[in-house]
Amino acid sequence: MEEVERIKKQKELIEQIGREHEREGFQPVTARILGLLMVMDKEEYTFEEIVEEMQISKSSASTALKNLEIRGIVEYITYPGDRKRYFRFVSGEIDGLIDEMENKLKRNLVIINQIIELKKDPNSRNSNFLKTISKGMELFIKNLDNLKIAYKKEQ
Amino acid sequence: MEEVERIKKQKELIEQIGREHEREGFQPVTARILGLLMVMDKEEYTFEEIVEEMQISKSSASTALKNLEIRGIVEYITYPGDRKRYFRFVSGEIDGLIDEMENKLKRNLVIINQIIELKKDPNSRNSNFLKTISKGMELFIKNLDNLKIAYKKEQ
DNA sequence: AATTTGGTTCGATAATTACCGAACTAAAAA
DNA sequence: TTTTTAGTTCGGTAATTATCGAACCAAATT
Repeated sequence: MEEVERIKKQKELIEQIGREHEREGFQPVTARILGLLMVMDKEEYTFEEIVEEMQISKSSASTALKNLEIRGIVEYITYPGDRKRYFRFVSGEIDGLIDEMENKLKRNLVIINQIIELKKDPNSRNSNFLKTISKGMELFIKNLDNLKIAYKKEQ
Repeated sequence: MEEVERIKKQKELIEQIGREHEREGFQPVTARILGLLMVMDKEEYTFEEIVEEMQISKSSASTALKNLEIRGIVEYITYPGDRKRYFRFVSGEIDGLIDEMENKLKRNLVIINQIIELKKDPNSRNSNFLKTISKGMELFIKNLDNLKIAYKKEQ
């Protein structure tokens, strides 16, 4: 693939990642900055470079990056004798991703169990269905730990 | 628990489910209707009852219910000699939930593989990290099928 | 000590989205 | 055949959210 073509496709991917992450509750600019830091060959961008590249205001960049940092998705490093922050995509352990999924599942499980507890008729249609869902989710969550171990072996 | 207290808690849960589902891209009204159909003891609501209960316009109810239906989360049934639609929470197979998760994972996997393919340096920091993520996700997706089988046994 | 660099914070505005009301429709009932 | 019921569709408005610009700050440089 030609260089120009490749870079064009990378930009398209940024947009796609952007849309995907908007659906997870990120704001447009934030989602696209994340895409930038994931797909481009340059993997460390300064604040100014991000502002420049994305054509956004400093304030937007500031809040977006703060959000990404708080969520543990992006981090910055500094180099001695250089006051700039170099932002990059956090490449932590895969465990982190599983934990995230596990937490979300657990949150939902709590809600489902609450619904069940508050039902007047414990054998109503929804009660019964929610009970099987609840059991299923518990089983699932247990298996996530096994998966973590399986990953480690694989590597 | 007293009846009044119980119902109060159910209403709170509707709100909570509402917020949780807004983060999945549902609009507020839609998310709360879903909550209503999940938590209340009355598990079949007519269009009019939903309008009444949620204090919303008929048009909002109409679009919200259509959305929930299209997504396969809510369905309606009719009774002979009664023109009204009775809406209720779909209580399908648990497989559906797993499939949903699987599809989302697969979509993300495609994107990640595209990022990797478009990298100039296949051994850059992000390239390497994304490769391990990609492998991990593949393993995960494979395991989902085993989980489906495990559920069936459990029951 | 004044200026520049590398940002942050906050109020205002632009853009988007959610929701409503009015007009409409198809089927059933009167 | 008219009216009522059970909704749907669509254009406009209200509410929300995203982004911006201006003012600001702390540390480094001149």
